[in-house]
Amino acid sequence: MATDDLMSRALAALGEDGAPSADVIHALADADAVPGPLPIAEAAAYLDVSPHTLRYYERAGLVEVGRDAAGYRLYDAAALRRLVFVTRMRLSGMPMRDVQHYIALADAGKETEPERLDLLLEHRDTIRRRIRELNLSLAATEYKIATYGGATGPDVTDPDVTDPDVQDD
Amino acid sequence: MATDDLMSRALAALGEDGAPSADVIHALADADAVPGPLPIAEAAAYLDVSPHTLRYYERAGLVEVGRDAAGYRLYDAAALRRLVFVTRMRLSGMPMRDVQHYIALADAGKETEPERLDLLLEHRDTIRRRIRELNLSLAATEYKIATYGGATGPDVTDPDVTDPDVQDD
DNA sequence: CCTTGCGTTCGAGCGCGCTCGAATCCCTAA
DNA sequence: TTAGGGATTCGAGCGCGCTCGAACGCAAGG
Repeated sequence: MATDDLMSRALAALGEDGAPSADVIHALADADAVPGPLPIAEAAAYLDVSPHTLRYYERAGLVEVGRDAAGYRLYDAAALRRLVFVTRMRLSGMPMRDVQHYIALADAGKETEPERLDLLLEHRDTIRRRIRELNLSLAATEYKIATYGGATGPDVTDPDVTDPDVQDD
Repeated sequence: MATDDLMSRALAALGEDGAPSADVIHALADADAVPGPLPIAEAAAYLDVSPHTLRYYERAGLVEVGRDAAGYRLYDAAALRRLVFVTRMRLSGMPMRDVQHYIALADAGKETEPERLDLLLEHRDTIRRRIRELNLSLAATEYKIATYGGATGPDVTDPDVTDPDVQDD
């Protein structure tokens, strides 16, 4: 997805260790300084997705977009704010239907706030679980790398054992 | 045994966040103490995938599986070890084609070890990048949660602002 | 013998999230 | 005036990773 680039740029502003600074968080979360009405190409560039994807999101009911006299889409600040939120949620792995659900709640009015908060809390837990899973995968992969090189392998001194998982011959 | 080291490092990487999912624990299943020849249902249970998936992996060239007199699949220790590796790589997000590539290299012989190691190193970097991405998404999500509840929100004291990303009305 | 239940092969189908193509329309610059 | 580039709608197609269904085979129990 094109949004990988977005994340890469965000990560570039990040330290080595992966602990996000307050600035970066705020930049990711800040929805105030959004540009004025943009045509689709510029909105797509701003959001780092394709125009196709923007139309798709609109068809999916995630955002309403106004038109100019010629029928061309014009993304105003509200639409852009919403799409910032949508792309961020998508980027963090929230499925389309959950984003749709959230948006439907938001459109339904203020009284759905508690339910929306629940969705966010669930999503947060999902992200945390995924991070833990990836940490396990990382540990397993690093272990395997260590046993390969042998240089920093923990206790791999048996020359016969080259790859216990995937035998060569 | 080597696996103790794997587990301790995996657990160390886990930190505060609590119990890992059963899936992931299974992904770390010991590759040394693999059971004897198993029919497909038991192999599937052992690996925590469906028999369908095991047949699919075989069709995809990821593993060769022997048969009994009746033509039924029998997963021996070598096949199971390989499938433990395969499922672990899949679980950690490695695409099928990369797993296929790795397996093809392993089948090609010992001289492909450096290239396999490269693949693992790339994969490790991919996992690390994904963890960083998820940490960013987590931070953004927690920020949004905080601004929702208002309890621990950093500088959100304006009562008019309920959701800057997704307006209610 | 017949049912039950698990196995086999093969190809088709699905859910997801885009991504693309065709036909048409609008605006601008030469 | 005409060519171009980019916009529109609509539905279809794609890449991934399974997942399933049809039609059939084998083995054991009642």
